[in-house]
Amino acid sequence: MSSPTQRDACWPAVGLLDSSGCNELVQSELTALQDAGSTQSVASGETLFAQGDRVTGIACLIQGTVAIHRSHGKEHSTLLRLLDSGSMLGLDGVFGSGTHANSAVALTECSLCWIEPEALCELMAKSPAVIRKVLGRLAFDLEASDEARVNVVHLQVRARLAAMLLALRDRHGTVDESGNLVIRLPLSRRDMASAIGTRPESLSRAIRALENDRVASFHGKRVVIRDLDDLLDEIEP
Amino acid sequence: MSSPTQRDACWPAVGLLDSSGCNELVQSELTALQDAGSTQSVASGETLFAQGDRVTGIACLIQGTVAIHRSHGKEHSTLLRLLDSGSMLGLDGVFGSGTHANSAVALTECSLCWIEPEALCELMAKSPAVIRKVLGRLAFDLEASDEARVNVVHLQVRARLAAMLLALRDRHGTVDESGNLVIRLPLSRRDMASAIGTRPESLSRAIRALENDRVASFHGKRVVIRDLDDLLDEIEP
DNA sequence: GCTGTCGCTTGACGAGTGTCAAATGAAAGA
DNA sequence: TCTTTCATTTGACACTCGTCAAGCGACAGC
Repeated sequence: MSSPTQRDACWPAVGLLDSSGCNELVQSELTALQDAGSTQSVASGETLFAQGDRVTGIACLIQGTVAIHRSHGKEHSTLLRLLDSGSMLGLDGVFGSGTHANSAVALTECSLCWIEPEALCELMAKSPAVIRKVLGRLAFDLEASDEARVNVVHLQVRARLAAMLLALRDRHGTVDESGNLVIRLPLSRRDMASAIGTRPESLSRAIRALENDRVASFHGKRVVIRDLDDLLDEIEP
Repeated sequence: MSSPTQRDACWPAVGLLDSSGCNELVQSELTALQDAGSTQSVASGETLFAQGDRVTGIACLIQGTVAIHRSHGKEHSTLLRLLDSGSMLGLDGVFGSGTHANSAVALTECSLCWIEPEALCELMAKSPAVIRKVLGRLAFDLEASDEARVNVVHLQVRARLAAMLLALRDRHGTVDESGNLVIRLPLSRRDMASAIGTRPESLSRAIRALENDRVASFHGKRVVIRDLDDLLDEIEP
C-alpha cells in the first residue's frame, strides 16, 4: 500500500482515497484507536450488530473480514459490502438514523476495537486525520454502493460475477508461480449470489459459463484467472 | 421541518438525521455558506458538473431540484438520487476519488452556492455543526443507495414505482382539499424509469397497473393517491 | 393549416433469470 | 463406516421485463 504521507500533508485535499481505493486505516492509526476503545475478538460467524439495533458506537476492524447484510422481508437478504482490516464499520449508523440499518457478521475470526460515540467525537476533535478517514470511508462506501446499483441494473449475472471477482482482487487476490491471478473467496456461494443480487442457482450457472469460456476456473473457494483482460472484457459490453 | 435545536445541543449525537430523513441545511446555515462561497443561478436542464470532471468544490443547493446521474456505457444511464434545497452535492467527489463519479443536472431553475475545498475546510474547522451536516448527508445518501439497491434486487417494477412515490412524498407531496396525497413529479417518465432501474415502456405498464387497481391516478406529472396504505401495501409482500 | 420532432404509450415477442424439484457432494455425528 | 444434514449443482418450467416496432399526442417551425 502507498505511503499516506503525501495525503496527510495538506488538509483537506481533493481525492482522499487510497490508491487501492479502500481508504483503510494504517497501522499507527489502528493502534491509536485501540487506546481510545476496547479491543475484542470474535469468532467466524458471529454477529457484531444486527439490523434494527440501537447504535452504541463504531468498530474498527483490526484483523479479519466482515460482511454487511441487509435483510428484506423474511427470507430475502442482500450482502451490501465486505469490510477488511483497517476499515471502520457502523459509521452510517452513528451519523445517520442512530439505528443500524444493516447487520454485520464476521466471515473470519476477527479482532476489532469498539469506540463509543463520545470517544469518536474526541478523536475527531483532536485530529483532522480521523475526520478525513471517516469522510473518506463514507464517500468510498457510497461510491461503491452506487456502482453496485448500476451494475445490478445494467449488467447481467455473468458480468456482475466478473465485476465482483475484480473487486475482490485488491484484498483477496494473489499471484501464483505461473503468474496467474488467484482469488481466495471469503464467501459462501449463497453469500456471493446475495452480493451480486441473484440466486445461488443462477450464480452456479454463471460460474459454469465463465469456466466453459476459459475466463476463470473455480475450485471451491479458490478462483484462478489466467488473463485479467478476459475478466475485464466481461463487464465492458 | 422540525427545529434543529435539540440536535445541536450535543455533539456528537447518535442519530443525526432530520426527522424528515433528509438532513437538509437550515436557512441560517445556508446564509452562512453563501458568505463562504459564490452564489450562482442555473437554468433547468443545465449540467452543474459532469461525470469524470475534476472536483473543484462542493455546491449547496439553495433553491431547486438537482438530479444525480451516472452514465454507463454509451446509451445507459441511471438516476441515482434527487437533491432538493438545503442539500450539499459533490461531497462524495471531494472526500472520495477527487473526480466526479456522477453528473449533476438541474431539473428546475436552481440557485446554488459553490464552495471551494479550502473554504469547506475552514468551515469544518470552525464549526463542528458543518462537519456533522456533511457526515449526515453522506450517511443519508449511503443509506438511500443501499435501500435502492435492495429494492432493485427484491422488488419488481410496480413495487419500486410505489417506493419511489413514497420517497418523493417528503419533498414533493402535498395534500389537497379532499385529503388526498398529491405528488408533483419533478421528473420525466424517462428519468423516473431510470431512477427505479427500468425502461420507460415497463414504467408505463406499471403506472397503468397502479391505476387499474385504483392505488394511484396519474395526470401527467401530477399523481393523486387516495389511500396511503394502498401504496405501502405495494412494497410489503 | 401541414409537418417535422420528441416524449409517452401500447402491443408482440423472446431472453434472462427466479422458482421448484431432485441429484450430487461435502461435512459432521453416531 | 454409515447416516444425517446442509451447501451446491443441475434440470425443467414460468414469468417478468427488455427489446423492437408502431401508434399517439403535444408542440414548434415553416
